[in-house]
Amino acid sequence: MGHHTCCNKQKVKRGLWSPEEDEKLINYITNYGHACWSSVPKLAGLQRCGKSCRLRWINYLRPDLKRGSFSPQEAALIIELHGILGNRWAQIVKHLPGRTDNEVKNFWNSSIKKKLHLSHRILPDLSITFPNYNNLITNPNPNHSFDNFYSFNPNVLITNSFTPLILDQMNNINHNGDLNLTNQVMPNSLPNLSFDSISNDPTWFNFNYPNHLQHDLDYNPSLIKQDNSINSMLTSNISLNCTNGENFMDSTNAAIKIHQDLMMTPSLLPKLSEMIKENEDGILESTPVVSQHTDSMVVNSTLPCTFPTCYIMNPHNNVHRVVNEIELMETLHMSSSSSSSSNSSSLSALSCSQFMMNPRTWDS
DNA sequence: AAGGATATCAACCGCCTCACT
DNA sequence: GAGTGAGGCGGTTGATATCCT
Repeated sequence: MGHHTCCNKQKVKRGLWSPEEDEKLINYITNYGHACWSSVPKLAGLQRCGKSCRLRWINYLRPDLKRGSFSPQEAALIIELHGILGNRWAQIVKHLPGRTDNEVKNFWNSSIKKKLHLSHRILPDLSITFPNYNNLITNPNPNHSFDNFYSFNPNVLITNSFTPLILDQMNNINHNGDLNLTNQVMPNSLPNLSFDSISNDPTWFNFNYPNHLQHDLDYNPSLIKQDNSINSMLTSNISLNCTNGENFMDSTNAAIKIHQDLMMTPSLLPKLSEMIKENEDGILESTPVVSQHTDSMVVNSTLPCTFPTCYIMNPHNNVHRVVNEIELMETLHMSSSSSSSSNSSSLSALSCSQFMMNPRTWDS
């Protein structure tokens, strides 16, 4: 045990910084910068070691720090980046402007880690395999079915932030051409979408959050709105109402039912293109979706007005990226016309949360 | 209300890398 | 090439705040 060399030469103060010390450090750095941290304490009139000054400035006094608690979007990003980078906080924090590595590390250790641990106990196996992924991409075969492509864990939902990850993981393709993904790259903080087996109605799905998120969201639709993964599916208002006037919210399992119309299944793409229109400001807007199952409840929602990056699979099973709304609209129109000329499910937009792996959700 | 448990987070420690001599 | 010091990083600690019984 020993102190850093710079601290041995002088009598240095330890522990929490006083407001006076902060002021001295701010004044000095503002006026003179910090070319050499070891000389800062002496020049600034502080009885601290250079390392302590540096740490205080970087983690607390820097003017460009964001402060405040992490947003759900930031949390999701941290989880995702941690899945790729591990505990390399300095690398992770480069993607989080205004945050410090110490802050992210603390947040991870005090909050996310425990929650993910809990979630792992609930969802122990999120490892998935895309069968013949490589063959499908490199040797497109019209006979390949969507079912073949997505015949894995039906409770896994590809999210907007996750989809690029899959494409980045191409080197995980094994000698059989299968793409293997493990828990490491699975953002298991995100909700699972599953077929509603209770009502046996294929047009409804349960939106199940891992327990730790159920706790955070407190079953509150306005909070849910802030969640990045749902934001990408429903950027605007979510209101869930029963016809009897009560909010439809299953408090026991926090399952929120969201209508299938919000999923981009092949047969729904033409419908989507009809629903999305440009307003006078040139912004894409959608008309409210009203459930056809009005016997029990009405779901009013708004489809995304600004689309995240989409991944489009064409009739030859090639996947390509749609980077802007114009391309997406063109694609939707293509889909609309091809769908009217043939009744096959020729095109699917793999857009984030909209994409559902359960083969049962795909129209035959 | 009290006190124990748990969560949070600022700060420190030790190690590593790199530049300089 | 070896020694040294500074900066940077990740792990850990400990004081304080908050929660829970």
